[in-house]
Amino acid sequence: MGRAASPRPGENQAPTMADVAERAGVSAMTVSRALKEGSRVSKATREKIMAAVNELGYVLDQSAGSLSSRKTGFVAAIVPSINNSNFADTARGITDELESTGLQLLLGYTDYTVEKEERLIEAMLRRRPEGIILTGGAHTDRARRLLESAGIPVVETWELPAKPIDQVVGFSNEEAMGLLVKTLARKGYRKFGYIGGTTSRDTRGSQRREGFVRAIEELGLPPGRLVSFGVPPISIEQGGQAVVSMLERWPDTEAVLCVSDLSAFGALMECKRRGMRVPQDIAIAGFGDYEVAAFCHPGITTVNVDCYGIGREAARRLIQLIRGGEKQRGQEIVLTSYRIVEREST
Amino acid sequence: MGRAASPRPGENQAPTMADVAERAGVSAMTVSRALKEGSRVSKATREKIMAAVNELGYVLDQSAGSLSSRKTGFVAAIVPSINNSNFADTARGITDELESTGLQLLLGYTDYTVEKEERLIEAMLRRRPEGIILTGGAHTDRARRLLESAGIPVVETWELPAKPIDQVVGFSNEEAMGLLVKTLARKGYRKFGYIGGTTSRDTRGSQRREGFVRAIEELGLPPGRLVSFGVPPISIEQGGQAVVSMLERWPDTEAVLCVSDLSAFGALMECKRRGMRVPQDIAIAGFGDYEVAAFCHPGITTVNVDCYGIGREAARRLIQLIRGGEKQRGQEIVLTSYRIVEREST
DNA sequence: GTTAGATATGTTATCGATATCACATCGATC
DNA sequence: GATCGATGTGATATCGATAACATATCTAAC
Repeated sequence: MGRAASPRPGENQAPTMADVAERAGVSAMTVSRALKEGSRVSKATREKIMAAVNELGYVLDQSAGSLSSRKTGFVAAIVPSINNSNFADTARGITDELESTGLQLLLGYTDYTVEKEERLIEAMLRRRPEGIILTGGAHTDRARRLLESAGIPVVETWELPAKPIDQVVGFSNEEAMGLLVKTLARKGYRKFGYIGGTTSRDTRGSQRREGFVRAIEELGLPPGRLVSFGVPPISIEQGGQAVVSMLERWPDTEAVLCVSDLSAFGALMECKRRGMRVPQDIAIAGFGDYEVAAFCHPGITTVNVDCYGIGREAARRLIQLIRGGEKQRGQEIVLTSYRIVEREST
Repeated sequence: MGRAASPRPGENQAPTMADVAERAGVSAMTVSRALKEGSRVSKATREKIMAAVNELGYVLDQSAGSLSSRKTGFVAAIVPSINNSNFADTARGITDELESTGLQLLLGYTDYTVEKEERLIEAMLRRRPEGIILTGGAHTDRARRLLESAGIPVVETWELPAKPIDQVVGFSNEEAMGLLVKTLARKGYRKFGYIGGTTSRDTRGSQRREGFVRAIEELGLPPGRLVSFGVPPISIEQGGQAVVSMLERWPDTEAVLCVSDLSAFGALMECKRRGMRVPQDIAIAGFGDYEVAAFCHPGITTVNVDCYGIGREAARRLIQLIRGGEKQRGQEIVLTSYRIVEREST
C-alpha cells in the first residue's frame, strides 16, 4: 500500500530480496541461495550479491522465509523462572547447544504454575517452533493435547514424569533427596527436619519432600519434622524464617534439609546471626549446588545437579529429532547425573 | 506439496484457517477476525468458529499472519548474561511489562562481547522485531548501522551511553560508584581498594572503576589500589582470590569495593575463612544489591540498582513508541534510581 | 567433437494469514 | 418509506521469501 503509492518502490520501505536481486542483476532466487549456506552460487555472483546486500543494508526476513520453507528455525523452552540460577543454567545449556545450528530460542517463564504454562505453550505454538523443551511433567490437560497435536518433538526435563509426553531428560528428585538423607544419617544425624514451600506448585519441591519422608521411614529414624514456609520458590529470606520456626517447634533438630540451596543459605545465615554453630549445634543442607553454597562460610552440603547438562542434552535430543525427520525413534528417557557434595555445614 | 498429493487435504497436515472456515461454514477472513480481539463478529458466528477451532485443535500461525500484517509481535532484548540475577531481573521486568500487550520476547546473551552482540542483533532483526532493548552503549559499527536502518525503536539500558542510538533507560555507573566511595569516606575509611575484572569488555564494570578512581581523587585520598582479576563477569570464587592478592600487596587496605556483589561476597567469605573480622579488620562493599548481599552474614553494603524497573521502563517506552506509530517523539533519556544500602560489612 | 553429468541460474507457484474494498443487512430517523 | 450509518461477512490481492522444476552453461571423458 504505502509502497504502491510511492513512485519509487523501496524508497522508504526496508529493502526486500527483490531489491537486492535487481541491484545485483540476478533473480531473487539466486539471492536467496547466496544467503543460505551450502547452496551453490558462483563466487562472482555471490560477491555481487553481497555487495548489493551491504549497500542496501538488507537483512533477510525469516518470517517470510519460514512461511515458504515451512521451517521456522525456532525452538521453544519453558522454565519455571529465569531468576533462578539453576534454570538459568539450563537455559544457557540450551542456547549453547543451539548456537551452531541456526535454531533460535523462544524462552518463557511459568512462575511455577501450570495455567501460565498452558498459556505460554499456546503462545509459542503460534510461532510454530520445531521442537519444545518443558520443565517437569505436570501440565494441564489442554496443554498436553496442544503438545500432542503439534506434531513436534517434546522434551520434558528436570524430573522423571510418570506419564511422559515424549522425550525425557532428567533425574529423580525423590531419589536424590533420599540419597542426601542417607548420606547424613550415615554421619550419625537422627533428628531430621525439612524446609520447603507451602504448595505443590513446585512439583520438584514436592518430590524432594516425598523423597525425604520416604528415606526417613526406610531408615527407621524418628519421623521427619516438616516446615512449610512461603510460596515456592522460597527465597533466602524465607529459608531464614523457616529455620526459626523449625527451631521453635523442635529445638532438638539435628539436621535441616532444605528444598534448595537458597533457603539453606538463608537458614544458615540466620543460625549464624543467632550465634549458633553450624554444624555443631545444627547441620544444614540444601539442594542444587548453587554457587553461593560452595563459597559461603561454612560451605553448604548439597546435591549437585547437572543443570547446564540438562539443557544441553535436552537441546541435543531435540536437534537430533528435528534433523532426523521421519526416522524419529520412539520415546526415550535420559537420566542425568547428580551427586552429594559434602561441605562444612554438615 | 505433500498436501496436494494427499486426496483429502488437511488429513495429516496441521489444520489451517481455511480448514476452520470450512468447518464453521464461514470465510477464512471471518475466522481471522474471530480470533483477533476487538473485531466485530456476531456472537453466533464466533461460537461456531470457536467450536471448529477446538474440534480441529487449530492454533493460529503467527508467522503467516505477521507477513501479511507486517507486524511480527516480537520485541528483542539483548543482555550480557542471563546467569546473572541483575540481568535476569531486567529480563523479567521486560517480560512482565510485555505480558498484557501480546508482544513476545526474543532474548539473547552477548557473553559481554560486542562481536556476539552484533551477531545476535542481526539474528534478531531477521525476525523483524518491532523494537529492541540493548544493554549498554558499546556496539560495533556494523551493529549501529544495522540498528539505525532497521527503522524500529531502540532502547539502551543500564548505562548512559555517550552517543545514544535512540532511547535510553539507565543510570551513571560512574556516579553510583563514586557515591559509594564518598559514603564510605564519610565513615572514615581512607585507604581504598577496588576489585574488578581484567578487561573492558564489561563496560559497566569499567565505568564503575573510573567512578572509583575519580571519587578518590576528588576527595584527595591516597590513590586507590586496583586489583584486576578474571574475565568479567567475575565470580564469587574470583572475588575471594582477588581479595587475597589485594591483601598481599596492600595489607593495610581499609575498605575494598567490588565491581559486583558476587565478587564482594566471595571476598567477604574468604576474609572470614582467614579469620579476619569484617568490617573491623577490613570493610567490604559490592554493587548491585543481589539477594545474597542482603542475607549473608554480615550483610554487604552495596549499591541498589532498580534492575527490574529498568526492564519495565525500557519495555514501557518501547511499547509506547511501537503503538504510537508516527508520532514518535525524539530521543529521550530516562534516569533510573540507585541508592547506597549500608549494611554491617562497612 | 560430441555427450553425459555437474553446476549455475531463472520461472512459477505457493506457504497461511490479513488489509482492503465491496456488499448485504438492519435499525433508526425524518 | 426512503435514506443513512452502523454492523457483519465475503472476495481478492498481497506480504517476502523458498520449493520445485526448467533451462542454460560448463567440464570432462571418450
